[in-house]
Amino acid sequence: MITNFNKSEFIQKIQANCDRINIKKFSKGENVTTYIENRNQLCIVLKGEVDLIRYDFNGNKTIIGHFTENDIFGEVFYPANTNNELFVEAKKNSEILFILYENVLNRCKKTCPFHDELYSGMADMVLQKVIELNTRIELLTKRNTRDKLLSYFDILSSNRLNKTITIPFSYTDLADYLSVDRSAMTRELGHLKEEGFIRKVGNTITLLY
Amino acid sequence: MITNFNKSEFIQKIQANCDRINIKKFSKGENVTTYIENRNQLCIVLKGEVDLIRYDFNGNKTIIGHFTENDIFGEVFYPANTNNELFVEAKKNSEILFILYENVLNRCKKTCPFHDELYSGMADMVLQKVIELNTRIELLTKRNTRDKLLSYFDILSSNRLNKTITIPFSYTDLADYLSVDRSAMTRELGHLKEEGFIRKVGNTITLLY
DNA sequence: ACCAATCTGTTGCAAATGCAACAGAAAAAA
DNA sequence: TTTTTTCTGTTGCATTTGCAACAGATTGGT
Repeated sequence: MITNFNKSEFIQKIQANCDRINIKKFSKGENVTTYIENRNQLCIVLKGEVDLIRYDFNGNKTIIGHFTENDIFGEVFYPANTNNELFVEAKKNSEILFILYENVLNRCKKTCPFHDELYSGMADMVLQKVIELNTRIELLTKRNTRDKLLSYFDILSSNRLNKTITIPFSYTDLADYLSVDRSAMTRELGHLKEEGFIRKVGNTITLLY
Repeated sequence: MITNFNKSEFIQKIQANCDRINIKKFSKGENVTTYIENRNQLCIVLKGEVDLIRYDFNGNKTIIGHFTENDIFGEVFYPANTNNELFVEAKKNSEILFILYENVLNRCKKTCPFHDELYSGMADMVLQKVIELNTRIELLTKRNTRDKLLSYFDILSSNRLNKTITIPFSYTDLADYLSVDRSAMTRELGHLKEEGFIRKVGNTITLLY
């Protein structure tokens, strides 16, 4: 990040200082989308995990985004005219903070002392989101399943500063996230193992290179 | 967009009101990257077209982004640790505006009357960038070449409100943009033509559905 | 503890894609 | 204008991927 912005600290401050927010709880498997009244809402995951999902006309599922604690998402980030319906599904029991984008743009009370901080913190979060999205684009532009897997492992590994990583998905979902066929992906994981690139135990992968 | 934000108007205002900006001209084919002194710079295309390009270790080229008039780009938007080198190349004679992200965050003079507008305009531009990136992600998550082409055409078509579109790329570059093999893409374009989905004359495509 | 649902690994086969190579068209440079 | 370079369309072939189906493992619910 550009600034030494502390996301989780900022999110706590919002909860303490802003009275325009709304917090809702969702059970595992619940569809979050139906509770989003307004496109112009920013949503922040306080606890749990949610996936942003698209089903195309063939019934293919794609995990457009996977959000965990302190991640931000929302329809604000998507073109209004999209012909695909997007769903947000809680993968675990989750707690989501909602705030209208208008409330970030416009000061609620003339005197609200927190507003400047809210505004610039949100700007930082959106910039961080841009970086995430570009990372995802780098992943998706990889030409084949092998390169997607290796890039994905690299990203996780460099985030956690560890050659051994735990995949935060089921393999079924990982395939949907990388936008490849699950069986083909399993096959490719097998090849990577045989060729000595990785060690694989359950959903724990160790990079051997 | 959320607000009725006018991007080109805003960009003109920056040029008229902010003295912290820097404008440079680039000739077709020139590498813009080498002129970017600072990662923390926002770059806006005033005139012309530039591509953001990655070459992987196999020499495969990917067009990560294609930017035209009023588009914003910059290394600020990319993770600092990326092991791929990114290049920005002018595809036409171009004019680029540079502004340090610090100058957006921090008021230059205590009294600068333009600063609030600069800040909120930039926030709008970054939000718009998020939408663009999500659109691109939707494209890249399509499972096969046909769906990528059709989605790409759809996006162009709905942007221009016209069933007939002109591709702003050479076909070679379009393949790099969609992250597919060029010859396979040409083949697929042929099928789409045969099957009556599109009409194709040069780089003009008409959607027939 | 049981049953149901989901996930995982696997395989054969069909289809799609990538790769390499080439010739003519088009565009850029000289 | 001529020459050189890049772009486009095409094809054969090897490889990768997707699809369908299945059995065993794992997980979740009751």
